[in-house]
Amino acid sequence: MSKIDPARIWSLNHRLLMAVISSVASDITALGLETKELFVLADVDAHPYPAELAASLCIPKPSVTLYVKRLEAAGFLRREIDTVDLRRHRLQLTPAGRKVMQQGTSLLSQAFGERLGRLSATQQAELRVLLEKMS
Amino acid sequence: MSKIDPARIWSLNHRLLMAVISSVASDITALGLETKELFVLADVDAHPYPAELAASLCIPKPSVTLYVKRLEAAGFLRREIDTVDLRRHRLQLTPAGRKVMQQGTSLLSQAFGERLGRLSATQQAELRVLLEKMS
DNA sequence: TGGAATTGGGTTAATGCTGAACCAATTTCC
DNA sequence: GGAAATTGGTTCAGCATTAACCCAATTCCA
Repeated sequence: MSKIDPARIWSLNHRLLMAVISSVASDITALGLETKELFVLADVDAHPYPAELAASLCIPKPSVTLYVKRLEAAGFLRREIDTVDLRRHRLQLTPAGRKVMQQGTSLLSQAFGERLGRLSATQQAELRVLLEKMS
Repeated sequence: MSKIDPARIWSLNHRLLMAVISSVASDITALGLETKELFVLADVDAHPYPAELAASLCIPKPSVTLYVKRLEAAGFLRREIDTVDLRRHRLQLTPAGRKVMQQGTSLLSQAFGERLGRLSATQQAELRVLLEKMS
């Protein structure tokens, strides 16, 4: 076995993710959604405030502002001032937003699942454990 | 164990890579290199032609043109017309380019290695096998 | 208290990236 | 051979992203 090279593993991984995302990009935009916007939608439940989203997704704040604005205009997101902290804007998926988010993640699941399918169920579970350990 | 959700694994993975890359971004730019340019440099040995680079890295062709132009201007890359096919531009790292590429990937290795370090050597090898199987 | 420091979010000017269209070399196939 | 199709690479206009700066609400601490 060759020596473990982190950069090599990283690169392998990066290439994999890029290939998957670019293979579904056109299908996602067909939903009326940009891929980056899908990431935001998919993370709103876990991180309902723009600042949290920016940190969680490694996206600059102005970008989040922009995406949220577009998602709200499209009717996928609602935004209300937090009652406790008047600076904060609590975000919430609308039913339409939840639906399109599920469709989008389903596309991603399908494309990535194609690759995942090359692994046994045990290996898939193992992969998840390894990734969680590193997160 | 919960049912395996490919989108969840993908997202976990994506978040991990983004976190790593953004943690080293400033160190990489300190080398006089943008992160995207580092990816190009690191892939030139394996894919010495711009069209190949674009396909391999999932980057549009005009972007590759731009990155290559900058890398050449910085003295990290040499470009010569292929003798067999006059359309092709064969790329080659200069010694300075190789050095900075190694420094860059070393930064990446270090940052990613920090996460990898949470896994045993066996698990690291396993991860690599899984990723290669999916690539 | 009340001023300084911090945090959440927005705006804008400037930069970065890429889709569309292009040219030139090569290959295909009649 | 030579017209048509394909491929490698570039240019440029236009859109997407972000760095720098701003304000308002909150927190901290004397």
